[in-house]
Amino acid sequence: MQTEIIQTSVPEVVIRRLPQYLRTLTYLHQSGTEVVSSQHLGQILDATPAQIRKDLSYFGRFGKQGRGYNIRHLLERLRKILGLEITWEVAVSGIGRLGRAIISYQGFQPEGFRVVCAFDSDPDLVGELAGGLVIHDISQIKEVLSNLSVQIAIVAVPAIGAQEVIDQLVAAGIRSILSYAPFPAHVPQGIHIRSVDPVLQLQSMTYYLNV
Amino acid sequence: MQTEIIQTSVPEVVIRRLPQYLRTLTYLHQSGTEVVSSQHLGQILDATPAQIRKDLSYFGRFGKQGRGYNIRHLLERLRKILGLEITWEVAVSGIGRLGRAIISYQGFQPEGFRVVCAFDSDPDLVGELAGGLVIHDISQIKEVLSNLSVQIAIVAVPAIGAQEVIDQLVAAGIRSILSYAPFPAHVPQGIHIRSVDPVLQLQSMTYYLNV
DNA sequence: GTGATTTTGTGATAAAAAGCGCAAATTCAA
DNA sequence: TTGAATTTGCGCTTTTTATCACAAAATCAC
Repeated sequence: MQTEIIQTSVPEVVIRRLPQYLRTLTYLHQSGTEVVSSQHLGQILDATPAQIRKDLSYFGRFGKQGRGYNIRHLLERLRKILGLEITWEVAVSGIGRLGRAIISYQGFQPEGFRVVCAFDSDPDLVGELAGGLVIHDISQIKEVLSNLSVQIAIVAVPAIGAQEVIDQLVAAGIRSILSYAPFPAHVPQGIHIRSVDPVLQLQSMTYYLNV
Repeated sequence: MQTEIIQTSVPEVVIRRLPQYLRTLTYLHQSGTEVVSSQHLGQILDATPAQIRKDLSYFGRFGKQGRGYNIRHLLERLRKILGLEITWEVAVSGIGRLGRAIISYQGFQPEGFRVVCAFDSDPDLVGELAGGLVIHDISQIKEVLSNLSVQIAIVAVPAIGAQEVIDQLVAAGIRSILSYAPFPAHVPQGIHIRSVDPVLQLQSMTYYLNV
């Protein structure tokens, strides 16, 4: 009989919750709290204490019985786990209204992301400035990125051209994509993509208003 | 022995997928396709055919064996199920950079949502115009909404004041909230809330870049 | 018309995720 | 110091979600 190889990777749902824990812990830390229990964290995040404990236990034993979690220590560990000890450089593709808003948004920097280059396919925009960045032609992406260490891209182009842009990004070495385009993109195995889609969110709530 | 009352409501995960089906069907319809199989739909949406069939089967038998789903018909049914036969009126609270972008965004209207009023707490903004709408004081929300049939609100205020704004919205009769504020909001039982949070999305992807 | 092919809808099964409950460790109050 | 109260980590159970697999219906090729 062959030895069974158990490849226990951490479930993706768990990974998706970690940034929420990180944010709440950051807030607690800023407000001077030093220790927090899974119970308290659960109240803030509307989750059961058991879920929080189990999620964290995938990565180690960070708590202390009868006390809870040391916030400073847990913050450190979570940042390390999530790869947020460094600042990630990000490319933005699609420099329309939305793309410009993303470049100018001040909320990415403090959370570990810095927009360092901009792309568009409109020849009228190429060469112009947007939020202090020169807009490059999307067809030049490979050349432009080859000098940089950018692994993350934000896509803010209309649905119609989005798949092509995503293909170009992936071909240029991008490994994670945040898409604002309202369509279901395809990426090769191993490339990660998430989308920001307020319309879908709204449309899933009207179901409950419907009664 | 008491008869067991089985309250089989449709799982929320299913409801959240319906708008994606709707969008893809709309796209197929526009490109002239009349019929689609669960297999084909699954390829586009990166889902298994079985999942799509089971999801739809919660609401009826819309398909035809050997053929698939009539797109026009299924679109009609899904719009009805999701409550998207009417246009929903929406309030936007927080008229900063983001709030203005939301008011001006042309992507809500065609999907069933129209922004009809704007609120802020900054006295300097109250009375001004934003995207053609007069900005009202958030403290006046109850009075302003009492003349309208607004059940949905979009929150675009900073995290710090967001919970208070949400409480006011709920008190004024809002039943569904789309929050852009980066913090975990609390709402009473029966009120629905979803959030748009690009930072959390990015932070959950860096985990996979980390290796 | 006939046999091969396609595709649905669904009961049954499997897989994944959430939650329970408790021993063990720690803290706290007096 | 002692006993009550907290709180973790985790094995086990329950619940939820996803997938399989197949009869039945419809279509298609010729």
